Amino acid sequence: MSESASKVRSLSDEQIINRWGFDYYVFKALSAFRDADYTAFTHFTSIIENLVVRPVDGHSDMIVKLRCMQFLSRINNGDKLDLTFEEPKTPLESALSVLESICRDMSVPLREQERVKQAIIETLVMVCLRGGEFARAEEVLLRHFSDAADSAGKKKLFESLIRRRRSSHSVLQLSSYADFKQDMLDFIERLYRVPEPFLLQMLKRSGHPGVSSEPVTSSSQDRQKTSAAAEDHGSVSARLSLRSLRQVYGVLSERYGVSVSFTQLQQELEQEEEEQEEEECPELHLALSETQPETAYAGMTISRLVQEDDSQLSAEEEAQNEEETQISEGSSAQICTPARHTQKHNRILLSSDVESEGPAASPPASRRSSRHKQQQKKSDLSESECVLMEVQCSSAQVCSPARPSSSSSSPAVRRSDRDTQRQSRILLSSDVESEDHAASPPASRRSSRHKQQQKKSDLSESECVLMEVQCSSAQVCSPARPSSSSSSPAVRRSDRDTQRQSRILLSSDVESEDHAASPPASRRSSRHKQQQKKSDLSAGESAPVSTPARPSSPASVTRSDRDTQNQSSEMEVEDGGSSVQHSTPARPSATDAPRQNRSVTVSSESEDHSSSPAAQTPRRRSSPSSGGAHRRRRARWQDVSGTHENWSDEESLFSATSDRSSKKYSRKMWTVQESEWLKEGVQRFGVGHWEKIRSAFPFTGRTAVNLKDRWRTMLKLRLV
DNA sequence: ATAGGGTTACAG
DNA sequence: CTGTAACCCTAT
Repeated sequence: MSESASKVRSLSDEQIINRWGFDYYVFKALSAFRDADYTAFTHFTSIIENLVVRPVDGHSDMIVKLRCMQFLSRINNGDKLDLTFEEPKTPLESALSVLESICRDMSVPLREQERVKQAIIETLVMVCLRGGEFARAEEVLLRHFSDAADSAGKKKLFESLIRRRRSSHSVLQLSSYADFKQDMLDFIERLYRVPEPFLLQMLKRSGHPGVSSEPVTSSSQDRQKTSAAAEDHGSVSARLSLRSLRQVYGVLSERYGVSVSFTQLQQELEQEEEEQEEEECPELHLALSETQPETAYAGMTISRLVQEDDSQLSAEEEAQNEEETQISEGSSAQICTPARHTQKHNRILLSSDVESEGPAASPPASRRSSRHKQQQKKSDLSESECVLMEVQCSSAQVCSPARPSSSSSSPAVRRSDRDTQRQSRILLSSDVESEDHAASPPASRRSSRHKQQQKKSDLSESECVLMEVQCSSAQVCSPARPSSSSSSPAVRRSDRDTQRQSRILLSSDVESEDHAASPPASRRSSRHKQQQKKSDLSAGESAPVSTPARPSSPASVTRSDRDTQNQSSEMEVEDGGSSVQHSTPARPSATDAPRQNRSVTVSSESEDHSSSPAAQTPRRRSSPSSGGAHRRRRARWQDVSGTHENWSDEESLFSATSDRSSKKYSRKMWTVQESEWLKEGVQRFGVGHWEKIRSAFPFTGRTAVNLKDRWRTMLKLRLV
């Protein structure tokens, strides 16, 4: 962590918008699952999967969502024994491990955990039996089946079926997989109620007909929405009433962890206005930004954050949240609280020239459950994003300059809400800033614009922690999981895709080759091609093509590859699996990229999105020997992006690979994050206690031996 | 389960 | 081809 301490993160427009998209598609995927439209579900998950490879604002609840999607996609494919999400495991076994993660990150009643687990195991056994895979059924039975009294009977029954090699039995007939799926969905929904996505809310608020407001959509609704979105959602600006603005603000503030209530903002604005009354433009600029602390992101993962913070958040925070919520919604009110959240230090700047109006009133809307709020909050904190809202009011308006929330609590605020303005325009834009450690006073740019000063509060370290995330986006994102994260999502994807593609697009050199190498790979490919190839070839039909070394335009290449993949993914449905799997094109996964920027290196923030992540990618690790921390980091993430093989992470969430035949191993470079965990683990448990360390951190795809080896390497490199 | 030496996959 | 991080294998 120390190393990363000075990073600051910024969000690009792409990250923010992708986040909106992510939320939307998760929502849609759940709706589809609920409607038993599993085809649509897989389509949505593919979208998500691909989206997550791009830079995404990784919010804490993103992890939760990813895990849910991951869980459901495994459940969805649980009856297909030939699919695999994680190497040797069947989809349902993978679901069990996701379940564990979920239980670790969220508080799930023990009973519920057991019940779900048992349901999965029983279903798995039945699936194996139905499929005639008795040996596997037996293995599952032995390994997982609980000996609880209530399941003893079933266990016996299954044992006898296995013994007699019977794949049909009334019990097997009785339980339908479809019911099981819905049961699992219920579990997920009980656990985590997905809030209505921001995009939908915007759509609704823009007055688009046909969009209903129930949080949980029905399929028909979905359709409508979708189309609606396509139709008129093009522009970002919408006309909104103050009330709407308030609502939107409520949503945004939650999402971005802004702790100041709308009312407060208004108030402050008013005050400010009083002080400075000069200009009269009917515009109100509201900019909210959180400054990130300059902490290290490196150290933790989101998941970890989630875990830790979550637990810590607890009551107090919750209470706070509640308060905020109320306030924001509230009608009258008093405000308070500003100070607490200080940590987050959101900066809010408002400049407006508008004047305020009378009190008004309407409750805004926060429709998220308090529970989610917390999570989001945390995450939010961690992120520094800025949302800039400009409101232009035709008539005068109110604006309150927001003051830094942190400190002072403002006395009661009086809210002046005026609905008056029916026509306010809200523009949202995110400002991306890079805040790297680099230094710059964060505020400068904005400040100039707005008179207010930003407050940068300092976040205490605690918050820093929050942010940490090295990857917040990255890992989280996508890969969602923090841990595994490291592996590069992209990579994996690519592997996967490759497979599909190989079938579909054999002709292209890219594909054929890719297994071997891919972008960065060109050189490598030539070198190692042979070796790799053999494995691949064996499986695959495509002949190895020569690999034209791809000119390197990584970015473009990558992209195209990706696209291709996507396309193919759809088709993929049918092909169970080509078995070719292979190496990965080393494209830096988007995921990684963002992460990199944020957490690690930060190369250029500004470009973060612009220059595609891919661009950075091609390079791989720096020489270990280089001592500079910076360098080291860089190397690391680069590594991350590079190779890989199986995934288990968030990224892989949805798609399964069907080939179980993976052959040689591919190296998965260690990420900074993982190394940090390892260091922390060694500190905590001591050298040699690899297994303990492994289980104490969200490592994925790492064995105790791997940790030990990595430690050895780190020692050698004097990284510790 | 861990330590330590050998092997493999890659970067350069 | 060389160097090396990551990984494998095996004795303990």
